[in-house]
Amino acid sequence: MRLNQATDYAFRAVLHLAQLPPGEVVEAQVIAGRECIPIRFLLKILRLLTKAGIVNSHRGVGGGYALARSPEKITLLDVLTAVEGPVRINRCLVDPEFCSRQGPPHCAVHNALRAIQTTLIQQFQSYNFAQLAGRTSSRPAGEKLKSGEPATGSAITGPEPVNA
Amino acid sequence: MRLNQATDYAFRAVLHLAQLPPGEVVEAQVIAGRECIPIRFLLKILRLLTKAGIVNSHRGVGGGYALARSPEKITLLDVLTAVEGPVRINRCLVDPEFCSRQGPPHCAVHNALRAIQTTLIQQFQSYNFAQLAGRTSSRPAGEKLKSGEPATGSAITGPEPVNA
DNA sequence: AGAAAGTTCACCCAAGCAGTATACTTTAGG
DNA sequence: CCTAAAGTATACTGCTTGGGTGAACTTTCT
Repeated sequence: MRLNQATDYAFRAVLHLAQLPPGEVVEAQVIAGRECIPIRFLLKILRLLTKAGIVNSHRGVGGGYALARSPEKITLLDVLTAVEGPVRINRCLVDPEFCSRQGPPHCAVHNALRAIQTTLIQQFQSYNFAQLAGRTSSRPAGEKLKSGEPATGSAITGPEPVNA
Repeated sequence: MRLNQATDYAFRAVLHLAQLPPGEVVEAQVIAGRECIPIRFLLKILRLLTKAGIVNSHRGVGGGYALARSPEKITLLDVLTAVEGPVRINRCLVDPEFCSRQGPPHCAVHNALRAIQTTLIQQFQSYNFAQLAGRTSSRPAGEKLKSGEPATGSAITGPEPVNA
């Protein structure tokens, strides 16, 4: 139930690019150095992001990487699926082959898991990198937002850790 | 980003017990047979559930397993953490050792992940096995609930799959 | 031409997942 | 009290994934 290290690195690499002036190209070396990511591994991750159309790569001497579109059009979900593939909480949900309960169309547990997965995905989708790049750390706390708040952003605010 | 097979089996084993008359003891063999779970593997999982106080085991000839408390007091989260340990979406969130961004108290990405993890946990907590055992499959669809709805149940309803 | 960037492909080691094996303890019943 | 039917304990195995490295290549600027 956890996302892997490459995804975490990818988040921070994209965040790094999002904090730069738009269109700015920066070498992988610089990102690796500033974010403490092993360079070879970062390059591998950046290739995934390139293939997914999230960043553009520039080869040759003054080369490097830049965001392929504006940060508010890039969500955590975009980066997550670029690195790990589609989110699936349970293999059963996507591949009925694996479900040992063939009887009912889907058992109660799987309906629940499907619902959980759906909101999880929506959550990842609700964060974009313009938001994240905005305030470097802890949100202003006074943050009031009309509970309709559409379009680009507005994640459910869940500030304090709940357990463990 | 997925939960493992043992957890899925555990969910269905507990659901099986929840669908029986309260206090009924049933052998692992039977659960394994009906839910198509490899018996040895199921026994291993049942030991985890026993240690966590979710089921009680009865040894000897007429032995078997039964729920240790009433089904509405057992949530998906209980079973999940019994099998997999505490939910942590990102090792960074729990073990600052691993965070390469020591600079700010926590970077924007991690604040977002923390919030996502919190709602994820709440989601798993919002399903109990009395609910799940009740309607075998698809919820009644007309399901209206006051958006305050406390205590035992009431998950956020997220009916249709969102992508992939 | 050559240095500085990214690309490709292939490899490696460790950990976790899914499941199995063996030997044991407890309990009911004859 | 012996035995069979249940669960318990510990350890092992094969496989996949995660996390990362190596070496040789291509592109581009100067």
